[in-house]
Amino acid sequence: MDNLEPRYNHNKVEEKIYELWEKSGYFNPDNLPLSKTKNLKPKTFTVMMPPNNSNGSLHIGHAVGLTLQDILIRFWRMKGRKTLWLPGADHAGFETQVVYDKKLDKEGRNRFSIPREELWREIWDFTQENKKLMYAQTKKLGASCDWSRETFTLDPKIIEVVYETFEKLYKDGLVYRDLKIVNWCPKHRTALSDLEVKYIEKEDPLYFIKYGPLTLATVRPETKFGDTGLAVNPKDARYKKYIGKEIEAVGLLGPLKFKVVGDEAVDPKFGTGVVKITPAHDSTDYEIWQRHKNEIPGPKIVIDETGRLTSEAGEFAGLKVAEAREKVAEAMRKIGILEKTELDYKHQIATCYKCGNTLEPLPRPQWFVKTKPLAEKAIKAVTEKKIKIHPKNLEKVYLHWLRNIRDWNISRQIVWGIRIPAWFKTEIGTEFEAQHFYLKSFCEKVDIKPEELSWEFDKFKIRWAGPNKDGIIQLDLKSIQTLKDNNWIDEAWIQNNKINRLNTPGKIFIGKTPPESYGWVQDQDVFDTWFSSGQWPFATLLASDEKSGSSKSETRNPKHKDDFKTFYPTDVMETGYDILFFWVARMVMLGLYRTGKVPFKDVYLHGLVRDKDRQKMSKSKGNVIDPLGVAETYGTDAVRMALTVGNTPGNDIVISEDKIRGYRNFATKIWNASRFVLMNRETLNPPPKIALTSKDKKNIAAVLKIKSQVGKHIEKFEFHLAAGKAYHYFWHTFADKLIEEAKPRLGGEDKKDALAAYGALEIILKESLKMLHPFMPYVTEEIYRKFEPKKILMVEKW
RNA sequence: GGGCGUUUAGCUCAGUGGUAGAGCGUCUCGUUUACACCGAGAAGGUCGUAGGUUCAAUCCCUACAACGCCCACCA
Repeated sequence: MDNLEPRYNHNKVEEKIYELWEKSGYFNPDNLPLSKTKNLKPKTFTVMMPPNNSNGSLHIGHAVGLTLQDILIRFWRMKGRKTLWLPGADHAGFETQVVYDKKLDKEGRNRFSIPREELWREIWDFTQENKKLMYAQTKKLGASCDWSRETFTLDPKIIEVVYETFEKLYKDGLVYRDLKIVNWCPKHRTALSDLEVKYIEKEDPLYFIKYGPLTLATVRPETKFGDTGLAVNPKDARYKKYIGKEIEAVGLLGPLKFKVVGDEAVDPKFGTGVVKITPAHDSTDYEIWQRHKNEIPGPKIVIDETGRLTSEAGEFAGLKVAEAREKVAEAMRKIGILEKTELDYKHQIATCYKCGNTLEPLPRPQWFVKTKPLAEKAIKAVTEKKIKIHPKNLEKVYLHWLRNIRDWNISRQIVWGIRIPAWFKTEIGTEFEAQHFYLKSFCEKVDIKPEELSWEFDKFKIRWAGPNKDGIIQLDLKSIQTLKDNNWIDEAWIQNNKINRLNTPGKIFIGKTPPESYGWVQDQDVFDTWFSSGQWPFATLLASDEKSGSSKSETRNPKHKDDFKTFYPTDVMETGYDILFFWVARMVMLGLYRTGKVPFKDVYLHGLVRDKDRQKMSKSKGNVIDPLGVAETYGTDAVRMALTVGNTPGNDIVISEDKIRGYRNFATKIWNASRFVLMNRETLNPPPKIALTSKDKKNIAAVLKIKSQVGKHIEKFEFHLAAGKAYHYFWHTFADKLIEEAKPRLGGEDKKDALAAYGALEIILKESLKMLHPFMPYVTEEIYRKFEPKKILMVEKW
C-alpha cells in the first residue's frame, strides 16, 4: 500500500512539488508541449505580474493577486494555451525612498547629506535583498510564473524603453517642462502628483486682516509677505470701485501698496469677498496672477523647500509655517490690522499621503505629461469594449477620472528612481550655465578638476578629483555668502540665479547622452515611479528588434526577441482596485500611445484584505496576516482557497484564521478521499480496462459537467463561484455520496462490479483533481502523481 | 460639493424575477473499507425602511436611512 499518512502534510510536499514544476521547464511558455495542429500559431495567454515594490516583503494582499493570477495561468495552461506569466519587481521610487529615509533616520543619518551615488548604491542593495525575499515568497505561494523572464523596473532594457517613451512624448509635444504651483512635501522635499495628495478635514482659525480700506479672510496669514495684489469678484457691487485702483495698507514690515484686480475666481459669498493674491503659495492665486500679469507682480517666495519662511518674511524668517502663523497673527493683532479671528473654520487641507504632513504649494519647474490626448484614447478603449473592467461598476470610476484628468507631474526630487534624460543648456546668467561659470572660476582658484556638479534647491554640490584627494563640497546659502565675500561671485549672479530658477531653461536636450558641446547639465530629478511601471506590459516584452526610435542596444534579451509579437497585447491585468488610477489608467494611456494597441483585454480588480472585524490590515494595528506564516501552518493550498472563495471582484476580502483552517480541512479531505481510492486500487489490483455500469458513466458525465462549469466561471472571472463549486462537488458529492455508495460494491461478492465501482471512482477523482488544481496546486499534484507517476498534472489537459 | 458601493442566518459572506444558500459557530445523534481536520440531522432569516412595476420582488424602479469608500485648487 502506498504509505499515505492519514493527514496531508503540506510541509513535506510543497517544496518538492515546486521544484518538480520548475525543473520541468513548463513555467516557460517556450517549453510547453503544445499541440502543433496545422501550422496555426498556438493561442497565447499572457498575464503580467504587477511588479511588487522592492521595499519590503509580501503581505496577504499580494497573496490574493498572486493566487488569482496563478488560477488563471494554470487553467489556461491546462486548456492548451501558450501561457506566459511574467514576474517582476518595482524599484518603487518615492515609496522606497520613504522607507529608506526612515531607515536612515533610525541610524541618525539623513538622505540630504549623503552623496547621490552613495545613496543610490545603498538603496540598490536594499532593494536587491527585498527582491530575493519577495521572489522566495512568490514561489512558496505556488506561483507558476516564468522566472527566466523575471524583470526589475531598473533593468537596462526597461530604462531604455522608458527613455524612448519620454523622448517620443517630448517630440510629440505631450511632455513639457513648466513652472507651476506643485504639491510640495516639505518633509520629503519633493513634488508629488495630484494622486499622491490626501485631503483631510481640519479646523483652523480664519483670520480677518485689514488691507487698508478692505478686510479679507485667510487661514494662511504667514504667507502675507508674499502678497502681490488683491482680488475681488468683478460683479461684486461692494468692491467694484476698487478694481484697478491701488490701495495702501499697513504691513508688518512697513507700508504696502496693492493693486486690486477683478477676477471671476473670487467667490463673493466667501469670507468678505476679498482675497489676497499670493502667487507663489496658492495655485488659484497663481492662476489669477497669470490672468493679470500686467497689473500685479509675480511670485514672491516666502516659504522654502523645507517649510520655513524665507528672508522675505523679515524677522519671521526661519520659522516653520505653523509657528510663523501664530507669531504673525499675534504681530498683526498688536499693530491693529487683525480685525477678528474665527476659530472653528472647517476646511480640507492637502497632506502628503505618506507622512501626513501638510503640503506646501510651491512654484517649481517640473516635467508634465499632457494627459488629455492620451486620456481620450484610454476612454475610447473602454467605451468601445476593447478593454473590459471587472467589476463593471469600476468602469464608471475609471472613465470619470480620465474625463477630468489634469496634467501629470512626473518629476520627483529624490535620488531613487530613473533619472530623467533631460539636459539643460542656457545663456549665461541662467541657472545651469551659472553653475558652470561658477564652477569654472572655483576650480581655477583651488586647482581641482570637477567630476560632477549637482543642484538641489538652494544648494550646489560639487564633487571633484583633486591633486591630493577627492572630495565633495556642498554650498548652501551661507557658503554662497562666503563666496560672495571673496568676490568669486557677485550679487547680480545671485539675483540672476534666483530669478532664473523660477524659469524654464532656454535649451533642452532629451536623450540618454548630451550633445558634445560644453555646458550640458542633466536634470537632477527622477521619474515618478508610475511613469515607468505604467509601461510595464510592453516594456517587459519589447525586444531589440522592435523599431521604436533610438533603440539599438544589446541590453534587451535576444533570447526573447519575439516576445512582443507573440504575447502583446496581454490578456488579463489582475491587480487591486486601489491602484486603478495610479497604475491601470496610466498603463492604458501609455500602452496605447507607445504600441497603438491596448496593453490588456481584461482588467480584474480585487479588493483590500481585511480582518474578521473588517479592519484594514496594517502593521501598526498588528492585525496583519503573514501569508507565509499561515501557509506554513495550514498549507499554501488552504491559504489560496481561503483567499478565493467568497472573494468577489472589487469588494474587500475578509479573511480569518478560522476560514483558512476550514480549507486546510478540505485539503485533508481531498487527501483522505484519494487515500481511500488508492487503498482500493491496492486490494483490487485493477486491469487497465474496466467495464463500467451506466450509473458509473452518469456519475462521470456529472463530474465532467461540473468541471466545465468551473472552467466557464474562471473564464468569466468568477473565481469565487468556480472555487466554491469545485469545493462543494468534491466534498459533498464525491466524498460524501459517491464514495459511500461505492463502499458496498467495492467489498461485495461481484468482482466485476467492484472493479467497475473502483474504475469510476478513479476517473472521477482524477477529473476532480484537474478541476481543483488551479486553486490547490500542491495537494492535487502530489496525489495525481500517485496515479500517474510519469505525468505532471500542471500540464495535463483540462 | 460631486460620484460609487454596502445593508441576506449569531459571525463572515455568496446568490436568484417564482418554496432562501455556504463556511464558521450552536444543538442532537453517530467509533461504518479514507478522513473527528469526520458523517447524519436540527435549530436559526418578514433578504435595511417606505412606496412602485409585475400574475409573482430579496432580486427591477423611486425615495429614505445607516455604514463605508473614491474624487474635488473655494481663500
